[in-house]
Amino acid sequence: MARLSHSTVRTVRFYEETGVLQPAHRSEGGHRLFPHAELDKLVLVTDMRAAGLSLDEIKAVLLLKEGAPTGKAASSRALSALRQHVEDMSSRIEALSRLRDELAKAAQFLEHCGACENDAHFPDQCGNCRVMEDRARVPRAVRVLWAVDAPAAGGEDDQASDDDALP
Amino acid sequence: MARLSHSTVRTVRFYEETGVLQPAHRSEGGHRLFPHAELDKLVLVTDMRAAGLSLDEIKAVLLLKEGAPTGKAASSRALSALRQHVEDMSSRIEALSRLRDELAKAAQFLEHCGACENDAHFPDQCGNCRVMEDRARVPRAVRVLWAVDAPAAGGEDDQASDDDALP
DNA sequence: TTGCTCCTCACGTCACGTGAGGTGGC
DNA sequence: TTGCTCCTCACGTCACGTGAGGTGGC
Repeated sequence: MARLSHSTVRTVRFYEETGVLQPAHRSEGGHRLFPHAELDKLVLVTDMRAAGLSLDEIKAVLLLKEGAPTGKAASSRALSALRQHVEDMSSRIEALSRLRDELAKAAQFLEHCGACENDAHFPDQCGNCRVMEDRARVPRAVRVLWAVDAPAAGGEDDQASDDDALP
Repeated sequence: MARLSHSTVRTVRFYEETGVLQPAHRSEGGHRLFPHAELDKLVLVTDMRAAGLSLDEIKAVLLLKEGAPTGKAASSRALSALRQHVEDMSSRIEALSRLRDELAKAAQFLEHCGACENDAHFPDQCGNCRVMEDRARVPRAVRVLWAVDAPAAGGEDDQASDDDALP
């Protein structure tokens, strides 16, 4: 079960304890034996966990058919719940894509630094480099990773401009 | 800080404790005050957490510039690390998209059940419905959620066909 | 008989959440 | 002065991971 679902033995046991998987039958020696259908379920659960759903949400999905009086009622409940999850996942995909693109742009931007010979500026004065000149074109990730907005510590009136502000 | 980053006060404090954010200056009354640059960092960290990176991975990203002897060296290290993350995130996006599509197909498939009048089959015999006849066309999620492969419990030789198999 | 895998406690970990009881600052 | 927000412990939670010590099954 564990291998076939790309999860771990501990996870399988945990899912059985918490009721995600049906309590397995046991062999003479105490080994758990699961029906084939439970493997399909386990793989689906593993995928949903990887997608960021909590076990409670997943349990709710697995119980969508339960408790409804008719097939009609069950399917309509399941349908709207599934569509809600599809929407949520689409937002997550969008957010992930935005971050990925930002990191890709950051990497691309840092190519400018591949030819850097400006070792006087390097550790602390990168913010004063001509590469970082046009602040609006520096990706956020580069501003953060390269500490471009860190106090420059080079002027004369430095003391006064050290503006903490956010509680 | 918390509001502007869509995180919580507890999270901000936790990130300061664990060194993700610089130890803040304190006001007279003990309130934390952060430089503006830390907000950019916090937002980036929040986004990366939401993307599934661990705090250790995130700390590593934040320290990519550190410890390198020259700007050249730092940028090349940062570049390859960032590109690795971009690749990882692309795989995660693909996996998420696959699951989303599967759930969307499952919802679409369950529309067939919106007109179900077969209340004799409903709770336990959906697997015998003509809708589920062509087993290969039933999406995995529907097989699992509708318990289509569950023991039919209707034949005569049921006892023997209850084949547990997976340890 | 040797190896690998499974078993059951039971404590650890990661990233915060959640009160309890008290203070700051507009 | 009233409200809202911040503070520090300190314990709780979620989804498992990780030994310790022992057994099953090919």
